[in-house]
Amino acid sequence: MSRRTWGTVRRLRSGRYQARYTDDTGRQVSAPSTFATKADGYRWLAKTQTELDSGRWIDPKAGKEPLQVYAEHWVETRLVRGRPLAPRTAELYRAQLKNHIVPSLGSTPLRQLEASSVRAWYGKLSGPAGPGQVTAAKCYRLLRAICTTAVDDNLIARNPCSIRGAGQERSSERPMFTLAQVQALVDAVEDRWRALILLAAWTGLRIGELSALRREHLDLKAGTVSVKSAVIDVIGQERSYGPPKSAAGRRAVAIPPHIIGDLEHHLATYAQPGAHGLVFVGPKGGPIRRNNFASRVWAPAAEAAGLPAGSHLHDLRGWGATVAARHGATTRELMHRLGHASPAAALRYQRAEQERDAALAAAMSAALRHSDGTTSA
DNA sequence: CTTGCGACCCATGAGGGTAA
DNA sequence: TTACCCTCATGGGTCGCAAG
Repeated sequence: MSRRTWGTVRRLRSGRYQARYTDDTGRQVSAPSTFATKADGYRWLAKTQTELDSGRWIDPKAGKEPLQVYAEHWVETRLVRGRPLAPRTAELYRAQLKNHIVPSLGSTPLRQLEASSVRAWYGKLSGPAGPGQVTAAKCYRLLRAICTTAVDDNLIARNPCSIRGAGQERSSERPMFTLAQVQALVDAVEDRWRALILLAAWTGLRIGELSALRREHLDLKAGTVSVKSAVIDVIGQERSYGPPKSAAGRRAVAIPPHIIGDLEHHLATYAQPGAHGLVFVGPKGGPIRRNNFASRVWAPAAEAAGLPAGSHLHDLRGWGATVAARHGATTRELMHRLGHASPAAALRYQRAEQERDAALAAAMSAALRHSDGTTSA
């Protein structure tokens, strides 16, 4: 047994043992409690040295506050690249804490937060009674981020959020429409909304872009629609028309010629007058409100057209992108058409199309094998 | 009473930036 | 490259108000 070089253990008058070491500022630090045996004291020293070496020394007095208190303080003081959280993000985090994290874990002191209790919490949240996998993943990531800070602050030794893949979102498969369904939809809506549905399907414009569209943005001779602005609906603020967030959002999209006639009819009948006039307005001339449009125009039309339950206007965008991919659009062309700054989304549509093509080829081969009838019974 | 509308809320979908 | 964190848009619901 070699002699210890780091820290000492001494016997106190009471007969118990005290472990101490000198920290790098020269201050002598004692163990939070005494030990019954000398060996226990040395064990504590060894553990503490390991933790110090790996930068994970935990102040035994720290981490006693409930998770709720720490988490709320975290949201208030969190800095991202030197700046506080954006208002919307802070609001979202507070809602996630209040609704999904605090009810189960809020009263647990930070240092008592175990991986097992996090697992149990996440299991319930992502289960059938929970709000859904995507929300569960978001809440898990928030909790993990908070705990990462706590580890950095030496309040806890390890991050109890250690579930592999729990933070990854698996967004549900969106329904894919057939051409017949899209046509049925166009026929199902009132005449006033026909052009909007057509434009959404065949150009892939977002609802916010469509509702901000003005006459001057539609060039029916050239067959293009220019996306210059979008409606920004922020809770607690006036609705405003602003430029799309990214430069890629501003774009001119070619309109398939077969819907030009419908657009001409629409402009002549429903759009506000003047170059600045909004193209799509409600029966009383007001701009489109997303919520009302979804529940009062889209929902009944989607049902009448026999679209799968849970279909959204936004799915038309995916349909338009897939059709474009099917007709040979390059990644760059798809990005432009959809107003994406990164190729990731465009690649998804192309991949989906390739998979569909491969599945079709496989089905044809299978059908051929079957009709041969030569395989053994 | 019904209908249209707007404010607000929570849930979900999509994408950017970046450190590992 | 990719996982992670952050940001913001859309979806869909409730509620209250006011006009018809």
